[in-house]
Amino acid sequence: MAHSTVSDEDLLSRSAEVFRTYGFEGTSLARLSEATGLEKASLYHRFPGGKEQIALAVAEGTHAWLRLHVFEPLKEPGDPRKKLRAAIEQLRDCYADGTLPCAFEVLSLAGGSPELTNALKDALQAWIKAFTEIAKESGLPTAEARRRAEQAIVQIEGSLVVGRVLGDAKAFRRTLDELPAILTNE
Amino acid sequence: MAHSTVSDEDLLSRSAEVFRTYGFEGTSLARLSEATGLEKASLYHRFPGGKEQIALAVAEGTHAWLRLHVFEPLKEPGDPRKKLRAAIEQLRDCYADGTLPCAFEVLSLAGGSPELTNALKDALQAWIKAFTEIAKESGLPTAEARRRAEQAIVQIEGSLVVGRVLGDAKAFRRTLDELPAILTNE
DNA sequence: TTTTTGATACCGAACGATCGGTAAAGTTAC
DNA sequence: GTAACTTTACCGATCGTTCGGTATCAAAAA
Repeated sequence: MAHSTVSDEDLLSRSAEVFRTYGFEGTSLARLSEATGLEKASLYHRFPGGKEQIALAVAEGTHAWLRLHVFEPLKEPGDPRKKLRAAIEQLRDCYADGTLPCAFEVLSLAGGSPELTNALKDALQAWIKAFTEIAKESGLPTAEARRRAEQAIVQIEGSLVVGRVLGDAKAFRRTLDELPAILTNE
Repeated sequence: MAHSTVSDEDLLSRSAEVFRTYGFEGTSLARLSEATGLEKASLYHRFPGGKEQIALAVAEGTHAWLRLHVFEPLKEPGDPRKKLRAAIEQLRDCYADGTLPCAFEVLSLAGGSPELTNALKDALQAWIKAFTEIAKESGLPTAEARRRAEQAIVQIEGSLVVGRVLGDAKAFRRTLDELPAILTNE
């Protein structure tokens, strides 16, 4: 392997930040080039499919990140409430304490390929499933657990939007504070 | 090519649909031209400030629509629960039963002018205020009413995002169903 | 009533800039 | 040398925007 200026992980995480900040249509190869330090043509060497492939990789990378830092830890043996508290801190980081939009949101606006749409849907469904499982583990019946899981994610996404418009991450922080009550038996 | 004319209201509502569907960056003058029936140059006659001015007009138009169909009716004398039910049906229409993104969401992504950002913030604050007042009217203390108002809007925005990703408006419909319980004393 | 006129609204064509994308040459590591 | 990788240079298309000119219509002038 010869001379790779920037690692795959860095390349992907920096691209993700650009996409999440400017949206799919607002993300230009020039911006990606600036953010990653790679020339446009170099991006095409890494991602022959161009912008669409980068967006898809960002979506899959987001899924992988969630799997590693949220889904899997929630599955490990241990106190559900304790695991949930750890997962919440991971989410706080992921969204930069409510200041960075969600990839699911910005990449799901019209303009993306069907592949991208599917990747986002898969990842979000996996998220719902992970939250459903932890809610069941803490004693809630299946149907109710599922309802609460969706409710939790709805509230995360919504508070990110509201917080962005109001220029105040208070709503997001409150949502994170309420997550344990939503996902475990109150 | 024959002359084409369109009323200010139509012009604005069609532009709003384009912006809400494709986002600020994804909305091109070509798309606006196609959606409104006016040539690009004609759009500049109506909006000398170009795309930014159209987006600002869409934001202010959204605020005006909400004021007329939601905020003001909620202020009129009458049973709070009844007024709320009517407002909910207006919101269902506004979001095309959960299939059309929210203008606050798509216009608040990076790229808009400070003026636009302010207009969105003002409109959302007015929405929160209107929901707070109706919650107070139905017997909730001020602080709790405000909390519930924000919660209601967070849930609307979040369910729109989740529904868009999952390709299923179920979450949005459920949110509307839950709104009375959120905004009035359960 | 008919004609003239001026303001308003609209359009076709073009601007420079930037878009996503490509080909080929140059550089680095093995 | 060769393969992996990056870069310079470039492409056609589209971006937001501008401008000269045309259509429309109401009011004034005939």
